[in-house]
Amino acid sequence: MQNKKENFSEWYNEIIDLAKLSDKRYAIKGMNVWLPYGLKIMRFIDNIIRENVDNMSFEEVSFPVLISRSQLETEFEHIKGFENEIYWVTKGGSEKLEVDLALRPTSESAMYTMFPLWIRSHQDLPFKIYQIVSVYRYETKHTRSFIRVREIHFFEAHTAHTDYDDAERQMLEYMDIWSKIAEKLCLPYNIDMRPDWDKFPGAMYTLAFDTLMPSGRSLQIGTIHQYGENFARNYDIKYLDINGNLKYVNQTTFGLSERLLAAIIGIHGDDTGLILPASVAPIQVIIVPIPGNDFDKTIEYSKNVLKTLKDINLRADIDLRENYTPGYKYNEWEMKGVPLRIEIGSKETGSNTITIVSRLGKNRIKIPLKDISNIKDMLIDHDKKLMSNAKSMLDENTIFIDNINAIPVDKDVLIKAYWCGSRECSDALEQKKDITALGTLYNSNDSGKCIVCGNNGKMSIFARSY
RNA sequence: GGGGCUGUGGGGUAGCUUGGUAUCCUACGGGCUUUGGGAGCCUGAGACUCCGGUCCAAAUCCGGACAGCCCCA
Repeated sequence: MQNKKENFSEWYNEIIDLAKLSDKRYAIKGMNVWLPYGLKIMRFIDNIIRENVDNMSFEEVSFPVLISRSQLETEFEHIKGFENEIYWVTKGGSEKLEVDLALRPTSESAMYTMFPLWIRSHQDLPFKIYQIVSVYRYETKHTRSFIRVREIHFFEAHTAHTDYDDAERQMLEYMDIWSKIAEKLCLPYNIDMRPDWDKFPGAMYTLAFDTLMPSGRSLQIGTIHQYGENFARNYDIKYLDINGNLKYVNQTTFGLSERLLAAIIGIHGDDTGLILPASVAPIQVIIVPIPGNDFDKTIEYSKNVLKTLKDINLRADIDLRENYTPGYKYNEWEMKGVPLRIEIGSKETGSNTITIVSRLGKNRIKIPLKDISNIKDMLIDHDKKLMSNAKSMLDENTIFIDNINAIPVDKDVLIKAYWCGSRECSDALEQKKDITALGTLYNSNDSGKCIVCGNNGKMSIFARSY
């Protein structure tokens, strides 16, 4: 297959095809078919998200996909931010609709027409819901599987609070939830305070979780937004406080998408295929029986191993296909990113052992059958290694510079530099090389002279991004 | 937002310049022999993105649409 280091783009396209994650031959630009294996991985990602927000008292809902034009017709900047990428439904059968209907590009305008009906008093707050649905955006730019698509597999959490401080607490909770999700997916990231001109339309501010693809380009894989009263004032979402006064709620949102899968593919994979974290691998352990003398015994032995693995709650499977050689199966399961493979032949059945091969490293180790439960720890180790490899990749490709001429020209990396926050200085960097301000680093109090104008600046991050 | 390249069986391709019979590899179906790192032989099925134009004749030339990819902002 393509070389990941030398040609990331082609490698990325090819691996999606070979591992059968998605089929982009569907006739509409930016709308691809989720294949069974890709969909399974995405479902595991979704469930990790669900588990973590459910733990923090969010409740799952599902809103209609259509939003009437009247819900969208307001002078509010949120609507203006999306108007050029909305798909409109204008006919029902052959009849022209009286009121056009939009496919949701995100669900604020759908949900917030219902919030006033549900939120009456401070006793209803905080109000915390989420949904995992498709949203639609008419992308005119170059689409890319899982990275920029027109039908987006979208997680969106929405909250409403009594006051700004409580909404701020929610932002912190989001960061905590996100850190747990990212840990599970073995994805390192920076938290960037987006510049004003790049925040979510209608938000007071936006914090983005940005990671780095091996191409050197950054990928936004999550965002959280502080809305303050901005949406409440436009959608008239009010409650009675403890003193009987009518007040606007303060709101926040948290968004994730199949870009999480894009990051897993891009960051962890190698030139033999996908490498999945055990947390999302549809098959964590694949057993390949090796034909030979007394194959019946090998099969029976293998099936017992499979049962043992399932009994300790591992996602295990056995490859019993005939007419495929073991070598073919090794390559196929490596392409699919299965963390561990067990090989069982007459050598193993004769010595009460199993041979284990890790997707990372690929060296064979033989362990006694009675130690089979060690595999659980091996899977934990697998994920730890993935995370530490990914962190190294991020660190190695992040460079601090204090001179605008120090921007590497031969390759793309994350650039850390002090920045005053002005559009002019950001544009100056963009002209120097095609990098834009992702924002100021949220976790840094570091300050110094802006790399462009020399005024006071904060530690910030710049990159070419997807 | 601007520019460029490409579209041929499921995937990868040859053919296109100079219009006439579509090549090879891989994957797929059937059969037999195999199987510790992508097995072999026999056999079978399968394609010129779409719409229009030029022409006796279009995969090939021209225009447009759709789709994919790359570069620049």
